[in-house]
Amino acid sequence: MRRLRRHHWPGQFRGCGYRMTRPREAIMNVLGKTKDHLSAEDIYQAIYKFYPNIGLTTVYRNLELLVDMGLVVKFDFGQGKAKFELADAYSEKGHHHHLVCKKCSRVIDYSEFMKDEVEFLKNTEKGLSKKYDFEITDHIIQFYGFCSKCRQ
Amino acid sequence: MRRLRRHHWPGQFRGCGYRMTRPREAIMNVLGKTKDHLSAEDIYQAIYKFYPNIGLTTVYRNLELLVDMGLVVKFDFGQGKAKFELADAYSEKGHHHHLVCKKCSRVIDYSEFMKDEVEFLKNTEKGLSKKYDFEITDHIIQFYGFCSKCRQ
DNA sequence: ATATCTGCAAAGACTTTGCATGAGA
DNA sequence: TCTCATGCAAAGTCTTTGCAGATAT
Repeated sequence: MRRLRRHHWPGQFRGCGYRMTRPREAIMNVLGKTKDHLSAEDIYQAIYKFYPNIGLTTVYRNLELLVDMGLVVKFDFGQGKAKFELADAYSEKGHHHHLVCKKCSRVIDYSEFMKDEVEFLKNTEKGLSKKYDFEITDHIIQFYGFCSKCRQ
Repeated sequence: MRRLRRHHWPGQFRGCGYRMTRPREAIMNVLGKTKDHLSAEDIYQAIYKFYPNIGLTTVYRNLELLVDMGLVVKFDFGQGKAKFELADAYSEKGHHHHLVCKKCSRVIDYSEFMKDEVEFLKNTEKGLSKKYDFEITDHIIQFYGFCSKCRQ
């Protein structure tokens, strides 16, 4: 397993005219340290432990900003609330997708079997962008089903 | 282009111990007649025109039931509200995926380029279900980007 | 210095729940 | 007839907005 050099994010802010603030740093750090898929509330709770002045509103506002900046990715796993992860380039996880259990809502990350995916995406994106004159920037691939525990 | 014989849904209800009611029929008909991706409110509005007694609650409750029964599929395109479509087997559209414009939120259906997809899915699903002991029942593939109008 | 950012409170949007009435089979 | 289904009203969740005070550069 190769150790990847992940991108450094603090510089991204100044370059865009944004400021580096404690809430922003805290959000990035919380997302960088977890393996889970956190909701805005989860992130708020985690920050609250070491920075009780944090406001949930600030978390929401900055998550939106971070998603726009491409540092963070927003997911919907059908649970009625958005979940967030660091973008591939800033995460230890690297490129991966999700397996979502329809019963217990557990989300499993996987990063295997990417060779077929790369091939599929290359051809499909090329065909689609040409046929529909659509500039594809990213994609979501999610599998749904039942995890081992929920099938017993 | 081959004309597919789509499944017939009215029988599905009685078989499951559910009743065929006017709201349920109306929802299926509205979804069957549109090419768009409708929200619960959209469906409510459409039914309201010919059946003003309809309640939004009833639409929500039945959409949930129809999704559980597999007649309808629920999507999230990042607009803060769920969108619904007839399941492949009950729809004129057949199997397809979505291209979502991040600017205007337009959703384009496509059903081309499925050969690569089938190959990719076959291999990936097999590998994943074995490695993670996970029973895959369905998947979502969505491409995001910018449509022709929004790039001008 | 000053434009950006924050936190609180309030509002907004979508969806779910409780309950008495109504309607399929 | 006898459950199941409906519609209204109210409540619940997640998320966004307004604004005065605080903060980064």
